[in-house]
Amino acid sequence: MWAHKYNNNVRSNMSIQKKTTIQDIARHANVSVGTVDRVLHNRGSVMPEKKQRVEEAIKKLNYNPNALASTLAFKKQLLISALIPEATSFDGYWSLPKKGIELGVEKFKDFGLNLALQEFNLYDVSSFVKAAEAVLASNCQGVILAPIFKKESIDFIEKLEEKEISYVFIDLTIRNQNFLSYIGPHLKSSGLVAGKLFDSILNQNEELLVLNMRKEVENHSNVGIIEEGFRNYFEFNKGPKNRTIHTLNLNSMSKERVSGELKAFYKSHPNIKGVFVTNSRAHIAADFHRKMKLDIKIIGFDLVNKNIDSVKNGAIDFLISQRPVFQGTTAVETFFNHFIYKKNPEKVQNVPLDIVIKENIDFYLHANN
Amino acid sequence: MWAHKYNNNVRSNMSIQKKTTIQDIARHANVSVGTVDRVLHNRGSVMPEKKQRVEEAIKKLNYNPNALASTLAFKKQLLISALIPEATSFDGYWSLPKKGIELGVEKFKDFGLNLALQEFNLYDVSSFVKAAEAVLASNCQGVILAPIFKKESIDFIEKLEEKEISYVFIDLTIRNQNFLSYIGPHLKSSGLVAGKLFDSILNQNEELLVLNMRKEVENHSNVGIIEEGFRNYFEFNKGPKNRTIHTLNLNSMSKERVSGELKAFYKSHPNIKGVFVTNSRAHIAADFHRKMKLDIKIIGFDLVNKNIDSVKNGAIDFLISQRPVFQGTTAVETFFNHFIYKKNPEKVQNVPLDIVIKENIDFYLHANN
DNA sequence: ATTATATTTGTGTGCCCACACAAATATATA
DNA sequence: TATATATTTGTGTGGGCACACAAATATAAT
Repeated sequence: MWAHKYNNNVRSNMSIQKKTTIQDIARHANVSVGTVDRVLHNRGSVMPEKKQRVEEAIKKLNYNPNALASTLAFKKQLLISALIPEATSFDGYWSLPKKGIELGVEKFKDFGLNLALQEFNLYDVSSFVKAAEAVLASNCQGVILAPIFKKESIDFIEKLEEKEISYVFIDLTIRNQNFLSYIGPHLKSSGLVAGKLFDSILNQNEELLVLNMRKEVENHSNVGIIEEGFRNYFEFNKGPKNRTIHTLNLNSMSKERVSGELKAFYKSHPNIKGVFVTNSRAHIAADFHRKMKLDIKIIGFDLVNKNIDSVKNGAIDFLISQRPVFQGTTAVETFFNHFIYKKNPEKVQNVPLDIVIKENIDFYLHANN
Repeated sequence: MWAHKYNNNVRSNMSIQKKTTIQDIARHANVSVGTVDRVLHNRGSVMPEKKQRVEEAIKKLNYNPNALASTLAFKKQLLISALIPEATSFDGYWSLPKKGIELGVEKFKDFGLNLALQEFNLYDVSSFVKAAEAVLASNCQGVILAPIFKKESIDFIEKLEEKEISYVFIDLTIRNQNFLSYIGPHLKSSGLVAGKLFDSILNQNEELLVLNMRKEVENHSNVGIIEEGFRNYFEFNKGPKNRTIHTLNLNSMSKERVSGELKAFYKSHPNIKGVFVTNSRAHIAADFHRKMKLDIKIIGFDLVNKNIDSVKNGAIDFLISQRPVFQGTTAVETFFNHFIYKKNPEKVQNVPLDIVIKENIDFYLHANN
C-alpha cells in the first residue's frame, strides 16, 4: 500500500512527488498539527494512543521535515566564533581556512548563521589570550579553534566548557576529550606520504634532510609527529636501500640565516639529495637551491603563494596540501549540522593529503581546496 | 549613514544583524511590498521614480533575498535527469558520480529538486538511445549527461535544444557550444601528471608502455588526449634522459588475453619498467605483475575497488583520481545555482587531479571525492 | 464631463513549520 | 455537586517571499 502524491504543477510527471508535510501527518492520524508538532519534538504531553497514531503516520508517509520552513520558523540566530591566526605576509597559510570559514558562513547565512571572526598573531601569545577573552564575551554558541598555543588553549577550553559552549579544532589538535570534532590532517600520514615520495624519486645511496624551521614561541608538537611519520616510513620499508636521514632544526626563518646554515650543512653532507620541509616554508629552501643551482629535491607543505611560485618554477617538486579551505567550510558545516539538524559529527574528520605538482597545481588553486 | 538592526532574540550582540527583508525595502522606499517584488523580478510595470527609490533602498540596505523563504513560496518543483552509465561488476567507476549526484539531490531536496536517474549500458548503444528517449519524455528542466557515445549524444542534444532543456556534461565532453557547463578532468593534464610521475620515479634508460584496453564500441577520443598529454610531457621535458615510449592497444579486457599480450610484449621489450594504463583497468595489469613478480611500476586511473586493492597491496604505485563523487555533486549544484539563484556557471569546471598512493588512499576513500 | 481602457499599486493568501496561547477535557479536592 | 487544578488538544500568528487579484489612479476615447 503506497501513499504517493503527484505534483500537479508540472504536468503529471511520475518522478516528482511532493514531500509529505505535518499537515498530511495530522490528517492521516486524525489529530491537529499541534499534536504532530508535539510528537516530533517531544514537547508537551500527548495521549499514548494518539502519539502512536502520529508515529505510524510519520513512518507510513515517510515524513521528513522541510529544513527550509523549519529554520524559517525557528527564529533563533546562531553565532559561531572563529579563533584563528591572522595571515601574515611571510606566512599566508591562514588566509585559506579563513576563506573556507567565510564561504561556509555565506552558504548558511539564510539559515541564521552568523560569524564572529577573532584573529590573533601567530607569534604573540598575548594576542591569543585577548582574542579568546573577546570570544568568551560574545556569547556565541560554537567556537572554531586553532589551538596554536597549547597551554593557553587549554585554559580557554576550560572556560568554554563552564559556559557549555561547544568547540571544534581546526588544522591541529590537542589531546582532549570534549571537543565536538577535529577537522584537519592525519599528521603521521603526512610524514608517511613525504617519505614514500622521496623513496620513489631518489636513488639508492642518496641521503635526506628533515628541515624544521620555526620561531621559539610556536607549538611544535605537530612537527614532531610529522617527522616521526617520515622516519617511520623508512623503518617499515627498509628494503635494499638503507637511507640516512638527517635533521636540521633552525630557530629562524630569515632567508640569510637559512641559506647560511644550509650551505654549511650541504658542504659537510654532500650526499643529500632531498629536503623535507616540515611546514609551509619550503619556499625559503627552494629559493636558495635555485640561486645556487643545486639539484636537491624538496617536498613541503601547503599552497601558500611563495610555495606555489616555487612549484611552478620547478624549485619545489612536491607539495602536500591538507585542504585548508575545505577545513574551514567543514568546520562551519559541522556546527550547522550539529545545531540545525542535531546531527553529531564524527570526532575526527581527517582531510585528504593532496599531492601537488607543477602539472596539477592549477586545478587545486581554482577549486576551493 | 548605516542602517543596522540588531536582533533581540540573542542578548544584544553586535555581531548578529538581521538580514534586511522586502518589508524593510518597502518601508524605506515608501511603497508596498508588491512593488518591491515587481522591481526585484521585473514583473509588471512600476513608475520610474518608485522603481528608482526601490533600487536605491536595495543597495543602501544591502538587500539579499532569503533563499529559504523564496523557494518555500516558489512552489515550482525542479526535475533534473541524469543520463549516465550504470556501474558494472568489472567497471564500478560510475557508481561514484552516481553517488555524488544522489548526495547533491539529497542536499537540495528541500528546495524542490528532484532527480530522474536514467542509466544505460556502457557497451550497448541502443540502451543509451532508449534512456535518452525516456529523458525526453520526462519533461525535466535539466540534464546531466555523460556523452559516452558521441554520435548518439549529439543527436540527443539537438532534441534537448529544440525543447530548450539545458544540460551539463559530466566526466567527459564533446566539442559543442551550447552546454551549460562541463564538469570533469582536464584530460591532457591527466597525461602530463602521469608523465611527470613516471619521469620522477624511473631511472635513466628505463622504458615506458602506454596500455590502452578497451572494447570496440567505446568512444576512445578521450584516451587519445590522455596519451597525447603523456607523450607531450616527455617531449617538452626531454632533458638528459630520452625515454622510449611504446603503445599497446588491446581490444579486450579479459585477464587471460591481457596477460598473454603483456607477457609477449615484455619479452621483446625487456627494458620496460613502467606501464601507464589510460583507464580504470590498471588492476588487470597489476594482478599480472604481482603473479609474475615483475618489478614494473604502474600508474592508472580511478579509485574503483580493484584498483584500491592493488594500491594497498603495492601492485599499483600511483592512481590518478578525478573526484568522481565531487563531479556528481557539482553537476547538481550547478543546476541548483542556475535555476534557483539564476547564477550562470563557468563553462568549464575542471576537477583536481588527485594523486593517490598507499599512504594517503584511506583519506580519499572516506571523504566524498 | 462621462464612460471605457490601460497602467500602476496595495492587499491577501499560501508555502511549511515552531511556538504561544486558548480551549477543551480529564482528574483531584473540598 | 461544585470548584480548583492538571493534562491534553486545537487554533492562530509569524517568519520572508511569490503570486493572484482587487483597488486605485492615470490616460484615452466618446
